[in-house]
Amino acid sequence: MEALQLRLDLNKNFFIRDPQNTELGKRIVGEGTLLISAIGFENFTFKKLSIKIGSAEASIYRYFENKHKFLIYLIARYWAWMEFKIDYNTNNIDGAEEKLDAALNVISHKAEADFTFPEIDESLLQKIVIAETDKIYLTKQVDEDNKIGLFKGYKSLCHKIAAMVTEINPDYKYPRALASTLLEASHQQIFFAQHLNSLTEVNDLRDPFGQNYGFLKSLVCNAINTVHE
Amino acid sequence: MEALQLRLDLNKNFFIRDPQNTELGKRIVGEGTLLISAIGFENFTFKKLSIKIGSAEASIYRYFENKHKFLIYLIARYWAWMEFKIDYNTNNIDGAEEKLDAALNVISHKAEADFTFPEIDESLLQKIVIAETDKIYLTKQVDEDNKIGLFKGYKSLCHKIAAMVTEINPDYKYPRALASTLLEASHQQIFFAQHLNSLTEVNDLRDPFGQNYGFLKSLVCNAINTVHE
DNA sequence: GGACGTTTGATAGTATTACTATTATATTTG
DNA sequence: CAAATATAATAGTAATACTATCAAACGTCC
Repeated sequence: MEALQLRLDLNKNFFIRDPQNTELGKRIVGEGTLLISAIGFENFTFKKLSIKIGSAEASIYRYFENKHKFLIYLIARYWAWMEFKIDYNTNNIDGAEEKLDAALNVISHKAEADFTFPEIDESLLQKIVIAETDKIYLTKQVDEDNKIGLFKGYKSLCHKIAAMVTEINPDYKYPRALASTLLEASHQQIFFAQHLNSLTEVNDLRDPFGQNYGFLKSLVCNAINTVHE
Repeated sequence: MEALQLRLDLNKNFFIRDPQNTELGKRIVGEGTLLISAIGFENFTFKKLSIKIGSAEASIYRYFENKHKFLIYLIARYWAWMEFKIDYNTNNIDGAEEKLDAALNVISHKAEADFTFPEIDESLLQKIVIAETDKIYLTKQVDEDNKIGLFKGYKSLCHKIAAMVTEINPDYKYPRALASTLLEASHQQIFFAQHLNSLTEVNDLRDPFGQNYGFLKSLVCNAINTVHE
């Protein structure tokens, strides 16, 4: 996948002005990703970011309504990227089992910066997702944010995986619950490995992403009763 | 389980002064639970709580260092309560499968206030857990908080469930990862049912807790009843 | 080259939050 | 009753999450 760029046409509700259209916008997104991954979302402020990029706080507010929407925006790009990679990697695959396996590989693997988004370091984006994704919906405004379509990308990805599950076993009763559990576990287990390691066998020092894949793979395969490997 | 009270001896690191020892302390905890479950943790402040209980903001600060530790404290009580209920319900059970099933029932069921903690409405505590648990560790201070033992209760519960899994199938490779995934899914699926319902088959209008149990049960049973590498 | 609209930078200001400090008044205990 | 302790009341601070204003810079259309 080289020099392949993805232009995301996100819903207007994510931002005030589309940051992909201007230099300043791209710097906000690129440096914002760096800053959040470095200091964490709670400590991140538009003021700090404006200093980092040598601009003004008010300028950032002309792109994003607030820092919560900014986080939702970044994470939406991550999940869109995941879905794009799954499509790309399953394009020429016929078997449903192999497709699901490819999808599992994509969501559980370490993300390497591949310039799909030229202004963003995708590996930092994954760091943000591991530590912060759940914060985008664990708020009092979930329902509002959901209504205006801010979680569409995540749902779409979840439905895609659920559809693969159903294709393999049409009788399985909980394809979406399984898919959302897999997606959540894919970052949770990595976080646990890094910070609360007694909650998982996934070990941060020994190929955590590979083990994560192993765990998720076994969960899915057994859940839907297919023969494994 | 009537009139059975549980006195929790929590690590001193949770608080400055043990709220279980004084009237004011109990009101802080009881009304704090109510307030957080009503307005959400982000909108919750010690100032608002002090007004609600007719006390002073500074008085609350004499019990809890900050609102983050307060949340950790409340949720620690919830998981301690869960573990207590599991012990209570598995006390006279011999079979490992039945024990695990009892544990699954406890963690996936709707919590009813049972006065185990006289000052807290446990059903509100569960509401808080569903919406806020992940916030207690998704912070930059996880490692510090972990070091001083603030997540011991959650780990202990996770290990208890993992031990049951291992008892049933000593060859299963990921007992802890499975247990933490189950614990996380137990509140996540309820949250999805309530706010992002396309992410799960669990339906908030049709016995969500029962369906949640069904999903988790099928996950576990399939995961551990199949031996494989 | 001048007029026009848009984007940005610089500065200022506000309400709220997350605390800390101080002192006076209750309340408990010895 | 005296001494110790807990609480209430008040004030204050630094940081945050914004909003508002205005002037400078820039592109572009004639």
